[in-house]
Amino acid sequence: MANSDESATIYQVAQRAGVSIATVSRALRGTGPVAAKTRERVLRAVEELRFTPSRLGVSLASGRHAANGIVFPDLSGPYFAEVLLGYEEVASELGRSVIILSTRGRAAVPDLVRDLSRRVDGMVIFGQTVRDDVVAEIVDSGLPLVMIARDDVAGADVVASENTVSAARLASHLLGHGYRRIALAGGHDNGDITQRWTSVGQVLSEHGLTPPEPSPCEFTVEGGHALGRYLLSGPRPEAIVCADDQVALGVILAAEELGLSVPGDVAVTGWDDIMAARHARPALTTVRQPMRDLGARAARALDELITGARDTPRSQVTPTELVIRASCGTHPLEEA
Amino acid sequence: MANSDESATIYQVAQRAGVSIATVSRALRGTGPVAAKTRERVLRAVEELRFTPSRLGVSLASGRHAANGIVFPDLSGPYFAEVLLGYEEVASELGRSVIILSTRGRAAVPDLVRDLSRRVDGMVIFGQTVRDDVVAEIVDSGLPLVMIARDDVAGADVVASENTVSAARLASHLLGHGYRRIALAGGHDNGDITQRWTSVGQVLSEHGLTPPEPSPCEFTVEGGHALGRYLLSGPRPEAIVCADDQVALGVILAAEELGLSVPGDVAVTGWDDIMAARHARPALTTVRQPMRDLGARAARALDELITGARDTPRSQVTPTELVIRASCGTHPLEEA
DNA sequence: AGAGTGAGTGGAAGCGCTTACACTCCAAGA
DNA sequence: TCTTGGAGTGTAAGCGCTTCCACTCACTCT
Repeated sequence: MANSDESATIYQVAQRAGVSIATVSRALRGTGPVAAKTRERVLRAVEELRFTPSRLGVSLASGRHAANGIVFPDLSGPYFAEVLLGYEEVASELGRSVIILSTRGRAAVPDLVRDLSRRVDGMVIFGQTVRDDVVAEIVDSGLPLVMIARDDVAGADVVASENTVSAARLASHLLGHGYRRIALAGGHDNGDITQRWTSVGQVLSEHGLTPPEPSPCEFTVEGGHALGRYLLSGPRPEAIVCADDQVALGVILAAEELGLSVPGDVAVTGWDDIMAARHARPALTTVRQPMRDLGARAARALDELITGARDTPRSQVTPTELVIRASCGTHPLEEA
Repeated sequence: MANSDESATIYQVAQRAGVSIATVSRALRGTGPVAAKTRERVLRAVEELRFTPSRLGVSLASGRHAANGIVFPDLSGPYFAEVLLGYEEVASELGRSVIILSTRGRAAVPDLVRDLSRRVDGMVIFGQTVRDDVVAEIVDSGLPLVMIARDDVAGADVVASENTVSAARLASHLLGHGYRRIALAGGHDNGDITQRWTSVGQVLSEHGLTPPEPSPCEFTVEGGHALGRYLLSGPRPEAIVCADDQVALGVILAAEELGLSVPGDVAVTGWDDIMAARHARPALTTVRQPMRDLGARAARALDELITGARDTPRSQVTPTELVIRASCGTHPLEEA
């Protein structure tokens, strides 16, 4: 393989084919007429020189990056990975590369986001990863933007999965078990989690119970573990509703360490239905969220915004499903 | 916020500050001398116009993308997500964006990889995701390349985690339990997995046993589940060594369905030590792989190649650790 | 006082493409 | 035979930067 180290440019192709660069461009992109013979000469030259158009040249001239960004808080844990998976798949189908940015533990997030915004045609941001003023700045700059799992933002699309109904179902189910002292593991986030807590609180209120204050913790197994030890050491709740599955797994671990049985001594529920939920001991009652679908929808919504197929922001909510397993108790009473 | 929709260019800044674009560039990048007063005027203009340099302009002129690529087979499952996490973190520290490409289910992988190669300063490829000739093409083009978990490739760095020693330890441990009929779940991949099988086979041979032929399956919970049902229906092995934790979880699921106890009726081991391994029922004996570290190392190695700090390929292997949990049996005999 | 120095600045040439526009033919229509 | 018109092509103007080079001025050294 003849490797001139520096890859060929359109000028070299043009020279070799004995035509102008305009003709090369037209032949390659199919814009404008090119005689069959000429095209053939061009293609031969392209092949001989192993020419691939410089992405930068193309982008600068055409004004588009053919790339999308996605900003998430953290890639650890299955939730974000699954969303990303769905996102990348669709983006790739649409001919767009995906540039990722994780904000976890990063100091200069606004700058990183700004930087990202300069290299994409549009971006997706998970709720609560980027300050509101920075989000507003992005919207204001005219860059197509889709938010995932966040309250509506003026000027941006929102893709979220259903929280209120499923949270209410979950709460009702636990009440059906006869549990009354219910604790919430995981603090407010002004997004998904908050919606769930509000909904759970409402159901409890309707049943004459005082909605509990959620206990903050990191949304990881470790966070759940620490909080679990705390919650299970004081006056013990009958059920602990966790912000997500990882927290729930941590709580179960804590219960085990304290010699408590789940669900015998305390019921535990999660949210997301990650792989480990099914394999946990006991298997985790949780709410299944269509994670990949969320990412796929975000990618499509963004594409519409970028291509201009749509120019008014839209908010879409995908349904979720309550998955009853062993961790909330073995013999649930029938509920309304 | 005054939003002219199209963001400002360096020309507008220059005009507003009453200087040339060269001076603006120098003032902003700190290359070359600029009078304090001039700098101030430039910075004021930058602020007023909310100027951010166009990434494309910068890249085209400077000849660098300030972006890295990473190609993986699939983002589902914790392994790749964790590696990606470590990779992105370091890349971001080094001022490089990360462009991802998942090959799973994609038809035109070579084209996608080529396309990716035109938008980055260097890339990382997981072993066995891209055809050898395409890898060779990348190397030949002079693009810095780091392979993860793959046999050495001429001209590319390799970052891998230790397989042989840990696999031997694992095999010895199982023999110490007294198991003799050992099955291998997961087919060859000419990479990591193959190394493990070879090593296990060798240990078995040394003990006078015939190395078993590995049974192919998808490296997912479902794949393990299907294979598990098959393996456990015939003449039952005493232990099933799985290619990774997900496969092992599937096998355990299959055992459960068939009314078999793990490890009572059959021992099961995994590899990776993903989160679910610890929470599985029974907890999974496995080999911990430093997944994030793998990604971080790849990012650093790639950076060295890109900056030219190093120009000869290097191969590094990170250590792994055997993690004994319940799934291989409760009272292991002491081993050598 | 004249030469030398270096800080500070602008002009302009790229980087590798896309594309508007102008131009040349040549065949078909009047 | 003289328009037309469109197919086929080239010229050149960007796209938004970086950076080489040349140039202008104070100054400092002999």
